[in-house]
Amino acid sequence: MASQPSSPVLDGMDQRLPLYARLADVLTKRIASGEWSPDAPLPAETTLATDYGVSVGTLRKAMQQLVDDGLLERRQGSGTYVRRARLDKSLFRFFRFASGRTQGAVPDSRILLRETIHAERWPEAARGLGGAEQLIRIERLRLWDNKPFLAEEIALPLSPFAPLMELDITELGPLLYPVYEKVCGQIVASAEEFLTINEADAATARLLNCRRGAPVVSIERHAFAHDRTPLEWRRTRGRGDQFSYRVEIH
Amino acid sequence: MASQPSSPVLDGMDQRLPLYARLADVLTKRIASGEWSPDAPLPAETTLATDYGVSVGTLRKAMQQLVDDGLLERRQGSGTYVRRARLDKSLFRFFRFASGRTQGAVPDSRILLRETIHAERWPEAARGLGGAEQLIRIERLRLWDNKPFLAEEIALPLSPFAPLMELDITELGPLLYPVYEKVCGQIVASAEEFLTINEADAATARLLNCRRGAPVVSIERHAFAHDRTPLEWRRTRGRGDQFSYRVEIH
DNA sequence: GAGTGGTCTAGACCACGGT
DNA sequence: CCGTGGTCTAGACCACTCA
Repeated sequence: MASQPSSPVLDGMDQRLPLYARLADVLTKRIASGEWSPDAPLPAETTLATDYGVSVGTLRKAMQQLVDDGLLERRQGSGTYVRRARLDKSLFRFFRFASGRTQGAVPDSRILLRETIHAERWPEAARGLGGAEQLIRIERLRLWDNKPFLAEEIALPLSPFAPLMELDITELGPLLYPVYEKVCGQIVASAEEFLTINEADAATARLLNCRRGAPVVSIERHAFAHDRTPLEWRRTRGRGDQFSYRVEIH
Repeated sequence: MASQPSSPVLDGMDQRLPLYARLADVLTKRIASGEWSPDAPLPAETTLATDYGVSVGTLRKAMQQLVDDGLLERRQGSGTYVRRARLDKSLFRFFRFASGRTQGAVPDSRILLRETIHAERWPEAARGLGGAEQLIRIERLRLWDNKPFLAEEIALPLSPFAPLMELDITELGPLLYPVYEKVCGQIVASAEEFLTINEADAATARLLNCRRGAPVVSIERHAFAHDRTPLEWRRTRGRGDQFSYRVEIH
């Protein structure tokens, strides 16, 4: 029937888009659906190419786009894998630490608070989470060499994250995203961060061990699942004198 | 004689690198040499491909890499062009402005100082410029709605930039890089920026119209020619309460 | 309409990873 | 050793720009 060899899925899409772009969209949706685990390879290039009735070259172009978008990882000789995000390390981009070695180390974490709260009582976070009614609120302090250097407030929608409230508090280590995945089945795939600069209020000054009015960097992060559902809202505050960021421009 | 169809230039390079990577290196050097102006297209794909004895596909892969690196721009139907950097706009990534419309507008600029100075008297800048002996020092204030919002110190090596000292000061408009190109023949191709946060000292507070000790962002920029020769050192200071930056993470 | 880059195909061969 | 992704080729056709 079809005059083209490509699959009905691709023919049904906007024909003005190139084949590889339509293919990339389809694959993005399949990845977002969780069909493939990060621990097992996707079907081989040649398999997928014949499945969709396109040449290997076209399939490769679609996949390369997903690699550039950070969705996939290709390992020669092994296969193509869904990429696990590494967002817990991202704060290292913004801060430097007095004691030399930053190598792979993760700051300690001390949980100060864990409670459920009505959205109305925390509208700022609720807005970022797309109107959940019940939130989990976590406050924690991150330490380096036993000195506090980052203060965090974290908001999660209660509905998929309720199991976190049952957990022993010691099980909430410094890296939360693997816990979200294991305990709640929620995978953080991407995030946006907004940086601003404020002056420390009394509470922040006490937490970060600086004077009131000292410069403080505030990083507001909105984290999303593969399908762009908001999963977590987070505000991290750090001392301005420990802030350092480098950009390359072309 | 040669057993391969590819050109001697490529065969003479490290054979462990893929052809397209060697080709990309060669093209990078030709671009850096200034052989092609941003105003005229490079030779066509097919021409370059036969010149180097590679297939069009391989040439395209090399060129795509240079596009990703920000060195080239491709325009369908027209040609491939050396890209002109747009670094003068980069400050807009970091600051927001009270008055709405940021569209394409450029802040005004008021030159406060222009002098030549010995490197020893400004070691910080001299270090960034790779040991020039004589520097040009420019201080200027950038204004938005007639209100000062950024204070800049700019250092240039005297040797290629001497013509700037002869220029009428009104010819140093808000955008310096086009002036560098026209008057001194120097093209800024890339830059690194380092952000830190300080508290305003008396002089900065006066310039930026804020109180002493208020948070101030300092952006130190090192700008380079295509061949990575340091061309300009620049420090821009702005009020912390006008700072705003957004990052996406994958 | 001539010339440019963009898409798509088909197939050969190579380099690497695991068994 | 087999299967994976990586490189490279050759050529057809399309979409766009510009004189």
